[in-house]
Amino acid sequence: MTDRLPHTLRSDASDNRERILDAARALFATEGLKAPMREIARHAGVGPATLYRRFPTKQMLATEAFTDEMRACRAIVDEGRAEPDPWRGFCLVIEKTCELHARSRGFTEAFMSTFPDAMDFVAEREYALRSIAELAHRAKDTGHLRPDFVLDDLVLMLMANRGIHTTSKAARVAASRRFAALVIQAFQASPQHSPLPPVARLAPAAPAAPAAPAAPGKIT
Amino acid sequence: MTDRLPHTLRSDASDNRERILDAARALFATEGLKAPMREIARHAGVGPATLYRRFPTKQMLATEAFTDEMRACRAIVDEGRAEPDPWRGFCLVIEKTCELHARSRGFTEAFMSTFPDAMDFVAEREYALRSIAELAHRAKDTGHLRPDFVLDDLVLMLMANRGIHTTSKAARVAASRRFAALVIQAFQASPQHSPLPPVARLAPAAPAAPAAPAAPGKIT
DNA sequence: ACGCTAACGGACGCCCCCGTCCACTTTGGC
DNA sequence: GCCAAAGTGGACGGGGGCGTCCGTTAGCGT
Repeated sequence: MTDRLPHTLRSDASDNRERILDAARALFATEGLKAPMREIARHAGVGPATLYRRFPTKQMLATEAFTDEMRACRAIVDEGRAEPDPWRGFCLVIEKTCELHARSRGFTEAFMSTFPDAMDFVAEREYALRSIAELAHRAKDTGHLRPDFVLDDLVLMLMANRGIHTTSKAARVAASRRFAALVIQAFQASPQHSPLPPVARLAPAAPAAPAAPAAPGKIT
Repeated sequence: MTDRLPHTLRSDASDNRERILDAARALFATEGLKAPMREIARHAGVGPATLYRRFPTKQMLATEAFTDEMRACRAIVDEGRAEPDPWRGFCLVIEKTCELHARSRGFTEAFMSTFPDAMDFVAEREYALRSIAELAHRAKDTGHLRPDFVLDDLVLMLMANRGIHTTSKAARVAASRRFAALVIQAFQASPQHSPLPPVARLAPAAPAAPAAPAAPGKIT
């Protein structure tokens, strides 16, 4: 007797499913969550209907696509909490989180945005925030984290980090790294300067070079 | 003899022009530069054709609409340079600039975005950046600004500041204020803590309160 | 080898935004 | 008051994304 409930996907189906997820990850990372469903389907080499049957809504697709990042996020905070020195753990969390978010524009949007319906991210984010709150409390006790630090400061930092856009992903990661270092400088109670990561070349050059002629730069 | 060149607008025309600019300022501030032209026209109580004849492209509209902000921006850096204490001037520039950008989402986009064609913002931004570079140089000489500060750090800060979104404009300004204070903490060479501005209520509350039921929170 | 059925993708209708054209209305000099 | 020209707004065609339907293909159990 065959399984009446097709909980197991057909071979081509699961194959397509994987390619869809790969395409979604790639496009979400570069274009953000606003990447058109059609584009994802095209990039995966499937028709729109296939995409929509597998993932009826963009939320579901994003949830599945960002499972890895979600796991990495949880791993980061757990690792930070496990660190013997709370302040060191706190810094690690900030650095790694910034880098993680810098690597995928879409993940940041999904992580920050509050989806009341069915998105698992909310619970995950709350867990992360609560964990960091506890870590921050311990870090304050050691006197390394400034006493007036508030958990919202970390949310502020995440929101700020998402504003960092550059041309290439590498540049964005580098910029985020330096940003994280600056933020840590701002958060520590007894301020002793540690060297900052190198600056990445940002989009608008400082001197009056009239920018690259490549980008048409439409305003839309 | 009447003026053959209608360099002077008819009364109703200039009236509409003002209303269009007001509407554009309001919508650009809340919705950002992506606000539909139709919406601006509707909000101004005119037809689309009127809007398009007065401002053939969104760039021209934005340029005109943000003249005040642009002037304010220049005033801020000039004021900062005039300050006797360079570090104090530097801090003033950061604080005021963050607040200015927090007040209008659209202005930030226009200011940061690099429009090769016809946008006056580029020159204005370059002037501001060069001025701040000089100010930063002096602030370094006094020993208040950390020596490894780079002008790109300021661009980084501006990009980060634009990532701060909240529900209300007041909350955004407050959040930006605190952010600016943190950034200044990170930038100063001999770190002595000054009290931070109060935290504003950010969008996602720290405890597990399941958010306001108001926003449907669509992902698109 | 066969056939049942899950799975596929092209095609459709919908809506929103864009930029332009044109017939009607208003202004302001005489 | 008159009337030419400046000004106006509704309407139009184009383009793109969205979510769904349906005739066809191909996996897989027998």
